[in-house]
Amino acid sequence: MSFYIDKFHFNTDSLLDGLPKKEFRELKVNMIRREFKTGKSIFKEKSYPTGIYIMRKGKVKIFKTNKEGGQQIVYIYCKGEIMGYRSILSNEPHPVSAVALENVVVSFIPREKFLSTVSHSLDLSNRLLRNMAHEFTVWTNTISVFAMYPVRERVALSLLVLNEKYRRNRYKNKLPVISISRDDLAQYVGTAKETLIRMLQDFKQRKMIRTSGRKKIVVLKPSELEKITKLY
Amino acid sequence: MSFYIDKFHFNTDSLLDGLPKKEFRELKVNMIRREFKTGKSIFKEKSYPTGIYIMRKGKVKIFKTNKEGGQQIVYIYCKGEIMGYRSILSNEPHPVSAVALENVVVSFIPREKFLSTVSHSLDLSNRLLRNMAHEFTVWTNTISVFAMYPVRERVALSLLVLNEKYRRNRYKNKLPVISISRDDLAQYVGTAKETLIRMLQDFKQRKMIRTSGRKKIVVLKPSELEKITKLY
DNA sequence: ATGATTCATTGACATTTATCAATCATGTGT
DNA sequence: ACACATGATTGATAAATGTCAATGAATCAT
Repeated sequence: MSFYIDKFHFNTDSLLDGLPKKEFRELKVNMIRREFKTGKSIFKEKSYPTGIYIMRKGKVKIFKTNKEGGQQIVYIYCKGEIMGYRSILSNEPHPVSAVALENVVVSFIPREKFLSTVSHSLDLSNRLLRNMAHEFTVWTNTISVFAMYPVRERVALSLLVLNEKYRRNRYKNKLPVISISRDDLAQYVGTAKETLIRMLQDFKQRKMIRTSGRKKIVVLKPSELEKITKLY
Repeated sequence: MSFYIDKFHFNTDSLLDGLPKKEFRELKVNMIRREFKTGKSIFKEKSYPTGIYIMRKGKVKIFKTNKEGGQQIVYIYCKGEIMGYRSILSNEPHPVSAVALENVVVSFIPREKFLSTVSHSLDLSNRLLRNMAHEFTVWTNTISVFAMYPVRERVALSLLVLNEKYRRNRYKNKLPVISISRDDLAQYVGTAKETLIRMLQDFKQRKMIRTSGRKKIVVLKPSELEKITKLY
């Protein structure tokens, strides 16, 4: 049985695609293509949102920074997903920061255009509702994993989630290649880099994963990792 | 400066109150008063939602259960808040369970009635959107706290949050009394009961809190607890 | 009021995870 | 190909947290 990534992934792909022509055109007209090079900031915690971002290419990490300067990655956005619309709806500053993990291309829709379409489109409004409601499931799962599971299980789970997220990038018939630095992965798992590396070494010796270079990880035996998570 | 509970509390009080008369009446007609005694289950993880619950009296814990039977409390609902509507909107089973922490009174609105009102009321739809968008802020904060902060800080923070949640119950001029078992509090903080108790003992000796009987905790010096959380 | 039961507390100890320092490997620019 | 800079890895150790077992205190049913 395959890993049920839905519990840890938003999957907003079709949010705008099935929209009635009128609203779709209304939003599309206001879209601007924007690019962000690897490592560039897209928006910062506590700043006020200026618009929404529809992911076209690349990956974006969403994280919070604490007093000591440490970062906790709470989500990684992929192609098709929509970022940054919640703070616009609740009229609050961004609770998190966003940085490009790879070269990123997005479609940007300015705040006011988005808001005005939402405010008069029951269809869009209901789609967003359904979408956010599903995201709730993702957040509760994430919280319970962080609060209850030991590092080893969190690493296994994170690799499985990332394996699905990076699946789209793969070449025909090839296994997905997770491309992420040890620092970022540690912050995603919520542990120290050294501890993360020890877990990866262990998985490597058990032939569950293979690593190469500085930031490539290939999952060889997802089913073994699933056993570790005890979540299958 | 007072503790900013908004970051850890939904506050859905006015969600239905300001609604246009028509929709309000439509929902009100379908409300049923229901009661749950302390410890009774309101809904269970993986079951399909039958309706929404508007909290009128008491407290409800929302939690996930893991393989080993352990529970992680992810939220505590208070008077005025609305439970259980997200899973209805996303048409998914409940990702969490709900159990009454005290004797609880709710107004229950059956699934279909709620859905039909949402589907044709742009006003209600937009209110729910704003509401869920704010909740997102709460979830990211919760995740980063669980992932990055040590037990001592999580206990201090949890006491501050609960202090606000229990504020409404207090008698005139009296300090709020947090009424919760050690087991529940430990599950809310995400730690072992014994570890929690040691932290409480420490806070007691420092005169930050007072305890009495099995499940009463009074916060004496919130500002000292705030210092511990380093979040003020 | 009394005994039974459940829950809270304490202590000793084991385990997990973080931290610090040193070394190694990879990728970069020349 | 070479040296530099950055990130990855390893080892030793400390700190945080969990577990188990024993004891004490509050609540409940009679």
